[in-house]
Amino acid sequence: MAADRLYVLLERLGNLLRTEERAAGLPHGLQPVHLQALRYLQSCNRYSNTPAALTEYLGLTKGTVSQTLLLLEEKGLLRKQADTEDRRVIHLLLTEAGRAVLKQALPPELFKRALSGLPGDGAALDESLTELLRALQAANAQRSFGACGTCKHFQREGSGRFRCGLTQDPLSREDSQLLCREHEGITPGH
Amino acid sequence: MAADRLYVLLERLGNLLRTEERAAGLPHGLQPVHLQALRYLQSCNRYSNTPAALTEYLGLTKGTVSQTLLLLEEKGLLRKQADTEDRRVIHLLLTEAGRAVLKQALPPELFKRALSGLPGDGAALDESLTELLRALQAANAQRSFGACGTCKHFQREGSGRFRCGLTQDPLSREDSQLLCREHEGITPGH
DNA sequence: TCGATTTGTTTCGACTCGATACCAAATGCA
DNA sequence: TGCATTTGGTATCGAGTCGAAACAAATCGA
Repeated sequence: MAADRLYVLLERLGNLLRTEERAAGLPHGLQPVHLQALRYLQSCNRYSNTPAALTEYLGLTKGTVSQTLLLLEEKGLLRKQADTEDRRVIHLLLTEAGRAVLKQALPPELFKRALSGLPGDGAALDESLTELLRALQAANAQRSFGACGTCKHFQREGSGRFRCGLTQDPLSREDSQLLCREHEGITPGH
Repeated sequence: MAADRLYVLLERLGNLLRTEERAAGLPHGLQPVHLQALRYLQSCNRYSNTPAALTEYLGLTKGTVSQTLLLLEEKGLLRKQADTEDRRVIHLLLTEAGRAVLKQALPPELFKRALSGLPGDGAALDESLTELLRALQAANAQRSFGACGTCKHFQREGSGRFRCGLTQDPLSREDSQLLCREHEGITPGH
């Protein structure tokens, strides 16, 4: 059956990437999950840089993520900032050192080269995988963590000016490209 | 850049599958890596069901794999059989219980359903991922672990009769579909 | 025959991860 | 307002993964 083949393929690719991530993080004393956390924090928006959001993104328990963050903070790769509105909430901000580690470590050079051999630079692959991920997340009742600009709450207000229909906050063009934990895809045919 | 997007996609899919595997293995007290080992042993040929081959397949160290096998043996999911030729070598054979666990656990139902939403049942996806995996394995100097029948040592000898050009062993039609650690893809254009 | 290589095991320590309990702040509800 | 519930985050514990290193045994090769 095709499902079996695809499952094994994705699993093996996942393992390979993990192995490479392990190697990439080793010189900094970081595990794969640490690099993933850093990368998420680099590309998420200001509503989504909290331990709770990261927990959902990684699909781990909050206790586990709390430990991860402790380590990253000790290494000086991120700092915590209390929220001014909700005093339970903490925002996670990458330091310069954190950004530097990411820049150096990801994505691995090998991966880029392997990709260049694919037809169309992997555009079709991108599309299929995106769809597959979307379906799996929906089946698991998981959030999609898509880019702000592709959300159903995203509103255009003229040239280069946007707004989030959920929070009513104005959004810049840069904002619109960041990942959001409240992201909901636009349901086609509606 | 497209490489970044694809990298993140594959990583997230990998994480999702791991999470599902974790859940699937939980009732049996198995970790993701245990299920992966069982699945490999189910689909590899008689040259490749050894600890060393499994170690290469999983990309772990032999010490780690040895621990994994100890656990699987204790649970009665596989048994070890000494090789008659080389007394250092041990063959790993799934028990009925091992096969039963696999049948029940993989691939997850959710995955199959998500897949059914893809155009062409994911045939194009399959092709792209296969190529990507091949490129990555080549870049990492890793073995491909492809199906025997797609190997450059595979020889046809008439209707339903085959032979391995490396070992000179005769091969059945079933053999030709199993994964082999000596597998080498046919280089196109030669 | 003797060293080098290969196959597999054992042991150790660092680390992940889930489970559980816990605390504080916010929210819902009467 | 008052109190239970929910939410966000932390701390602690134990099971288990994983790599590194040391080790034993069989095989290979000069």
